[in-house]
Amino acid sequence: MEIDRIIHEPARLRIMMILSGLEQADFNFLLTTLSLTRGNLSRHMEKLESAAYLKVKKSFKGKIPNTSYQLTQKGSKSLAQYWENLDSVRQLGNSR
Amino acid sequence: MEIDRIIHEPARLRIMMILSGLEQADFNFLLTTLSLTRGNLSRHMEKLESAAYLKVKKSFKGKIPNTSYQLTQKGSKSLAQYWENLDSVRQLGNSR
DNA sequence: CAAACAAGTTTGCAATGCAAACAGATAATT
DNA sequence: AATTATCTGTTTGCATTGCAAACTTGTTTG
Repeated sequence: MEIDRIIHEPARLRIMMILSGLEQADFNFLLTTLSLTRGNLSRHMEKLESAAYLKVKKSFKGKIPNTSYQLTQKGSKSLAQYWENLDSVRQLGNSR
Repeated sequence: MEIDRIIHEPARLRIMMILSGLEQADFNFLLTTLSLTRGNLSRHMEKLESAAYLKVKKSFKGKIPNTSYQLTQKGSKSLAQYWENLDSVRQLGNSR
């Protein structure tokens, strides 16, 4: 029932939501969509990856490296659970 | 359109939601309801107060001090705005 | 070949959440 | 009446972490 802080961080929450609707997205797409610095995006992705919420696919588009991300099943589940938990926090207001 | 980090912190979000449904609540009520340590609750309330999201009423119940909290209008508005913003983040998934 | 560009990663700092220590007052115990 | 425990909060110290800037590795352009 605890809020998952890995997901809860606003930038990462947006990342997770975008990935949940896109099957896969690469570094630059996320970068421009979210307007983060490259450094911060990198750190966030690293964190999500080390939680096994997404998997990374490194390849080359022509000669330039391309890093692409995809939600794992664990990531999807955790994201769904996150929203459930948040909804239940939202219900706390209905005690009046 | 940015997520308000003062509210976003899980403990404080719960506090705000409880207060939004109760007109007022005192320190011990929040303490037992949220199961935080007194120290942490104190810090969170201080933060919310310094953002003017709630106002503090210190009194005595008999001889023992009692600290009671109440959402301000600014607090209510910010909380409503917070949920709006979060809802719009939630919509990010619907790009597929 | 040197300078600019591209894609990420690593580093350093400032902010902050959390637990433990502290404070100040009242109530209970011996 | 002195010490011990309780109650209500506040302050302090540390470990984590988000963010910006610097760095790295490689590629393109003049």
